[in-house]
Amino acid sequence: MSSRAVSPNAASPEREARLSPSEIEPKWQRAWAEADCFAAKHDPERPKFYVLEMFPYPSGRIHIGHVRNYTMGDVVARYKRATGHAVLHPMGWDAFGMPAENAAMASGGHPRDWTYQNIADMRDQMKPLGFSIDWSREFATCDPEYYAQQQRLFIDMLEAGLIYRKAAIVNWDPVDMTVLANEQVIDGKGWRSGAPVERRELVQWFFRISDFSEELLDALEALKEWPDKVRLMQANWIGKSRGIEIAFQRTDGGDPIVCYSTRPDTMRGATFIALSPEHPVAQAKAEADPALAAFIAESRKMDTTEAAMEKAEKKGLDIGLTVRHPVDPERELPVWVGNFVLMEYGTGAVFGCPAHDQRDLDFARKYGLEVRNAFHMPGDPRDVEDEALVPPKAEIVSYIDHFAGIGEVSSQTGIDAAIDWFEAQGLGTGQLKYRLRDWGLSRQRYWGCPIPVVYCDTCGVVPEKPENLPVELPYDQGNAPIDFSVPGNPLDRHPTWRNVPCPKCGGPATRETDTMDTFVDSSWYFARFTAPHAETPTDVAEADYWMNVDQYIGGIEHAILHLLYSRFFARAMHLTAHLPERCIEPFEALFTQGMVTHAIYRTSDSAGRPVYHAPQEVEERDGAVVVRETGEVCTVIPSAKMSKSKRNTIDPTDIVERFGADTARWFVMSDSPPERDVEWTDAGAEATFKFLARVHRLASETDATASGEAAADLALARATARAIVDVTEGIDGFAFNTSIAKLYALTNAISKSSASGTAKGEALRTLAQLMAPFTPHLAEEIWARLGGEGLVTNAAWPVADPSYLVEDSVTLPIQVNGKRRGEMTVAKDASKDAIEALVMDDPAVQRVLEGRAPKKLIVVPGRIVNVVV
RNA sequence: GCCCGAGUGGCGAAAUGGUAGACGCAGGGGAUUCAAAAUCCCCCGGUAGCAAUACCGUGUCGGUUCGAGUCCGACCUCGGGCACCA
Repeated sequence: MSSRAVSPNAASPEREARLSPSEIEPKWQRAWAEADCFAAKHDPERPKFYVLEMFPYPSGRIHIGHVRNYTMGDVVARYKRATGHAVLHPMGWDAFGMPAENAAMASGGHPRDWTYQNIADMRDQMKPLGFSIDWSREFATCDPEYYAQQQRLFIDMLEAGLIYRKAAIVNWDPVDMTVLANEQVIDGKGWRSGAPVERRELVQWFFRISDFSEELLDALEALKEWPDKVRLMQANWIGKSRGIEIAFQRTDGGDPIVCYSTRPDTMRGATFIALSPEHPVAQAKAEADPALAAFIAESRKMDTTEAAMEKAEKKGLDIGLTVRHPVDPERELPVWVGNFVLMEYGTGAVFGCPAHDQRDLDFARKYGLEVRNAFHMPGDPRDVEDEALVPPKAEIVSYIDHFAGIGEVSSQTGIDAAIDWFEAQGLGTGQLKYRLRDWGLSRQRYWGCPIPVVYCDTCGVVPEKPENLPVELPYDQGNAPIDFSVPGNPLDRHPTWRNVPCPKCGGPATRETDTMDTFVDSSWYFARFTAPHAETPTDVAEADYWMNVDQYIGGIEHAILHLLYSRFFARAMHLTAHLPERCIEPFEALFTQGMVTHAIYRTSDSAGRPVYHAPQEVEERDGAVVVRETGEVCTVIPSAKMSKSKRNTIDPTDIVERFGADTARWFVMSDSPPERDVEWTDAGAEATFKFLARVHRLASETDATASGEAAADLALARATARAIVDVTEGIDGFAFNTSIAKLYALTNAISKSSASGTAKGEALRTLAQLMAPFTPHLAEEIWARLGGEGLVTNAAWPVADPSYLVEDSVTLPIQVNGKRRGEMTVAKDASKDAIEALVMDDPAVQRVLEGRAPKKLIVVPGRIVNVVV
């Protein structure tokens, strides 16, 4: 809500003392540009620091969430520069992708024009915020110079065997008309379109990321400066499980059926085998069995959407085969096909153990299959009825005449013993399986990096020649701009673009018309920033100096996709000699920041549909929020994610115009810890502006010639030293909110102090330095007014004088039985005995003791005293 | 279903096992002003009390400890991730 507006930029009689962001911010931004403060300079003499925020998609407008994200990076970048580091802090644009094509389809323009216009607009919005970015390294992933290098990487990886082509059942987004990676399917729906995903068989290009499953999992352990949460999410996504492949002999003498199981300890309970409809044995049987063929066809049809699959009924059909139970060969188990068995995981065949798996139990009850316990709970010999018995793996269970000679043990022990036993008997092979699949990179879209291969009838699949790169996207189709008015891939429809000579034999050939998943673009941009104009994907020497990213900052929503792909890509780039080995984990430290939220104001129309109101359309009356025009009372939903449709977005440009960049930067960093969401409130922004104006006034009004008390000078010097330590600790630990609290405290200390003008000036210069990472423009202004040398941006970070950090005396709380009852001030090096004597003299203690001796006296020097009675 | 994480004033939050609520917002009172804005000063977890002070208080219940927001166990609520994965 915009209550009474503060008008910081209005002219006023006391102009000199007033803070006017619209004057000082552009002034200092020019000064930084003239001094070239932010160019990243390769300097072997200095430690380097690479700070990177996840680059934005050029949607058209920057968002207050971007401001928070980039301010965090900027605080780190400015702080590291001040502590003597050579800093790389670049910015670029993740510029390929669907929205540009959608916009083109909607408005008739071209995705390229739309994208570059958005980039220009967003850059214009971003620059007034005063981020210390090296703009000379800027690029967009849709620049042909960038994607030419990406195509080169593709060809090198193809030749290194890291990329291959196969027909696969893929996730098909019917709205975007393209394929999605598993990672891009959320709840059975496309991550961007939200449409239910269908399953189709297409020939696609894949990265062999699954070959790196173990490596990507193992290496997580060493990423000490990543949030545990992200490491755990990646570990779960990779999904390692230990199990065993066991061969079941067919009674008809055919090749054995191999099942994968993580629970071989339940083998006694196996009563049937279930095959995937796509399993070769089922397929072979179906040739002579029309009922089975019909069932398989039906299962595939039913499997059209992932969403439907989740709810689908478990169906099966006996295919008329039996196998011998591997441990008890007398028993013959029927073989079924089951629509719930996945061909892609394990061997596409499982043994059903109804007693210890709810899904198998449901299936067995439905089709009248046997249920047989492999174990009971100790002292409870009841057999399974309606509910499968699946105790936690650590819990002790009682195995029934177990083949591996196991009695009452935990099921984890049972599993391990069973795997060993099957291996020893030669009945099975221990296996490690991973959930992670290969990464399909083909997209049937125009606005992406073309896959640089050509299909030749004579030579087959041929990579494009390096000198022909980039394979550039066509801008025109014949004489007309390329056509986006119909869905599907315009590259497919282009009359000439796809027809090229074969790079090998020169004969007629056609180009691949699929383009790359945009996640490929963002999987190596961080490496490109180290040498953005190199003629090769990277300049290995530059990469070796600047990599790895020392601090990466971005949203938790990229915990799996982008971060896992990038980790794979860094390994692939090492294997193709584009990165040194020490760069295979490209992000040393990761920070996942929270969102900026804002209240939503909602009313309803006559039909009961929600109507949303922008913050400037509502006001507070008598404790309720009402629509200004109509007086209707709004429902207020606090702290909601910003969304255009809910009309609760905050435009950083408006904020910069009203309050200035420093206010926006300070506000988004104050109050909430950076990993948590912060709610934007106008009242908070106004309060921030008032505070900054107060600091400015304090600096303007300080009289350098004023005399003061020596004791006050000393106290102020101590407060300043303390602030240096605390603010620095906060920045180092990503606790910007506590750094800001300490800056408020120092400001209060200066303003209340009766110290001399010289001492206050000294304290204010230090305050300016400490504030500079957060509010760089104001910091420069104060620094200049108070005679600081050069730019505060180039000044070395202040160091606290250790003598000021040591106090002469300490105040100790006195507890009686753990409750605070008083305090005492003692010399900082007072002995335990001296403290004990003083405690006994304390009136509060004497009152409680009433002349008795305490049971116990606990003295923690410098900390606390506790009297136990 | 499985795996994580979080619960502290009216609000955002702080707190190496050692004075719970720093700092900020909102609120209340006062100064200044013809009046307001801006600014400055004071108060601000609850209950009782003029006060000194006492008791209660970090989701709930228990435990460890001289001492627990912090450590351990169980539970409740909210948030996130994964899920026909055999």
